[in-house]
Amino acid sequence: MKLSEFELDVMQIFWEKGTSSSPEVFKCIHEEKDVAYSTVKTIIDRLESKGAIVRKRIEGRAIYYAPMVEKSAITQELLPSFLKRFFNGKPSNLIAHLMKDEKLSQDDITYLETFLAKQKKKNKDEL
Amino acid sequence: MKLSEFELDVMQIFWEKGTSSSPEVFKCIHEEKDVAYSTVKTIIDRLESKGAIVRKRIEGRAIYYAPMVEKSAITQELLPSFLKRFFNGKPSNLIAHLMKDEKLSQDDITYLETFLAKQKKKNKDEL
DNA sequence: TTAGTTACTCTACATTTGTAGTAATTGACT
DNA sequence: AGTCAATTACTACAAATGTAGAGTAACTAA
Repeated sequence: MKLSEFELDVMQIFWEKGTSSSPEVFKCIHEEKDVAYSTVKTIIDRLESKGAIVRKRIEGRAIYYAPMVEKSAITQELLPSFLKRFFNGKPSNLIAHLMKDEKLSQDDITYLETFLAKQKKKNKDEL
Repeated sequence: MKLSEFELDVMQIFWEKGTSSSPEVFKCIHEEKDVAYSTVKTIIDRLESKGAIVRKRIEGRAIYYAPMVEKSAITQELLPSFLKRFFNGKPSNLIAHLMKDEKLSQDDITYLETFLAKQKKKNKDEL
């Protein structure tokens, strides 16, 4: 499922907050970006026609939509091309880049060390 | 500098091969994707007007273009939003995801362990 | 029950993107 | 000099995207 930037921003809210109405989504978006209600509503309509969200229930005159595609599914679709484009398709290149550039807390480092150790063991076991 | 998908694909070639002519770029793209020469040329023209590439020299009637923006600059622009959208802005989340999902070779793991150790040391020194 | 407010639906439009045809130009070869 | 082939330049167009106004319907409070 191909989603535009703005559509992705709106999905972000559905993924975070779950089932929501257009006015609710608008409020969130509006805090970050100066955009009209009808603009947001248009995006929501497009997400609906793409099947990314569905009408769940109605309260008053507000329609509540629930996300249909999972965030992980979209991640799964976009990560490979991102990886390919900017890191020669090699996860380790991206990981190295992140470890270099972004600040990792001590906790992060410990967490990742554990992860790496686990991975190492798994690799060994598979031989 | 905002570049479209296709523009990014073309830049990819400039980044890999350096200064190139449209026919050369076309040959590369055409191996992967069935698209007309003029389509590729249009993208090249757009990249030029965006300032992503510049005319470097002319050979025969072929114009050779050189990349003006660096891949790292574009990476720098796109990585944060990608991170924010799909991994709550936390590099460690993306790293964990990559370590889990993508297969890392033994070499990758060793490489990353070294990296992590270095990072750990740096963190300590900064205190 | 009526005015006010809220939310929806519909329509519209400029810009960007993917796609390509065609015409003009210029080198190259005889 | 004249023709062929390679390239460029120009133009076009449909679809997607970001943006929003206007009109309509429906709840809400007086």
